[in-house]
Amino acid sequence: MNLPPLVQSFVLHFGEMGSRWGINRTVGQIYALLYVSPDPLNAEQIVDALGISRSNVSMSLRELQAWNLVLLKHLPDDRRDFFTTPDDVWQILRTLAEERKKREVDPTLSVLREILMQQPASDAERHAQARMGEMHNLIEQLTNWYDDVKKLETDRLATLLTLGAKVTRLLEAKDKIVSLGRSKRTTEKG
Amino acid sequence: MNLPPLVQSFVLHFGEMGSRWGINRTVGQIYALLYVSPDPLNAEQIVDALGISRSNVSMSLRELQAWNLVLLKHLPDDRRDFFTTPDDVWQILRTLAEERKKREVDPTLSVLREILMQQPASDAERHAQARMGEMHNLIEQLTNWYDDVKKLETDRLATLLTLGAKVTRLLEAKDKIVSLGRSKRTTEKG
DNA sequence: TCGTAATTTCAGTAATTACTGAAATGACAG
DNA sequence: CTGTCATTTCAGTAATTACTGAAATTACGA
Repeated sequence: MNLPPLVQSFVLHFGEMGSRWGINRTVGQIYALLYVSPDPLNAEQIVDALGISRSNVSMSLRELQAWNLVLLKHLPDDRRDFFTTPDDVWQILRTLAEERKKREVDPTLSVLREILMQQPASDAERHAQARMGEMHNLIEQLTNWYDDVKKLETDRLATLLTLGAKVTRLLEAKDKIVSLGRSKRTTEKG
Repeated sequence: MNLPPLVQSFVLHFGEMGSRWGINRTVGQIYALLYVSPDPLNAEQIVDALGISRSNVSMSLRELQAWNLVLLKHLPDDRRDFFTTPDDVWQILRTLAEERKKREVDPTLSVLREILMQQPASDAERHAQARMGEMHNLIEQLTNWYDDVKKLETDRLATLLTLGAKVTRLLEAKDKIVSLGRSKRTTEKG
């Protein structure tokens, strides 16, 4: 590996993190490298930087493209492919969320739905279905929220994050006032 | 594998999903099995249900315990260990989030901080640091939000989800009114 | 203190996943 | 077309990860 020390730490860390996800070490490293590079890199440059085979780079880039995490660029008068990552980190986050949803959440939801359609043949199956129902509802609620939020542009999303739980605190206060009013009225009636 | 068909589909799906995370197939299957079982199971029952070795069950349960995803129970007059998952799916989600943060986010943040402390030795390193800074800020913002939200009890959290992006729509409206008021006043002055 | 049942450990092996080099394919200028 | 450079494919191999059975450890009742 042939990189400035500061970049190397980052690349190595991402490699390790990669294997902690489903993604493998090399894919993580290439992504990290592209992320911090000032300009798009071609396959040969990646080979040199990371000390891995040309074919490994090819396969890993294909994987990153499948994840929509990488952009293919062409320079004038150069037939080689160059790769970068999007500049906006929020956009990267969105892409990541979208892809993980597609690969992990959606299939799970559809398996759950299919199972929930079936007729239970025993108490054990009945109980299992009830539990799967709970999981199904949770996931559905989360994805509804996600679908709602994902449309927001970066600055709105940032605002929403900054608010965080403050929103519910506000609602709590409102609830108190409402229920106070209600109990007062009830008292007046009774 | 020796399970009601409906449970088996679920268990198999979780096994596959497990490998798509960092978690392995068996761990995923055991978790799924415990999740849908009406009562706590002991190791032998898991062996019988999934058709895997006793030692594999032991190791996988240890992994699930390390993730805090599984509860150890003891029945009176029985020295065997029995295992379940928590009943509340929201609590499960919280645990999952907490553990993933601990294993994936926190180490990344600390690597980023460490690198950002160092003196760049070139333009390339300077640029890399800037990019890492962006990533650092994004993650920090997300974890601040998370720390804020994770304290909420289940029903409050559900409320927050239900609101979703409606909150920002509200804020947009407020922004418009404020800026309208401001431009009106400006016009009056000019 | 023994004996028994439950659990864990771990070395060896099986299974899976990652990676390489060589060959094939594609893309394009002349 | 032909030659050259770039990329992809893929069979073989390396590396890693998962799993097992046997032995060791633990826990506890008699």
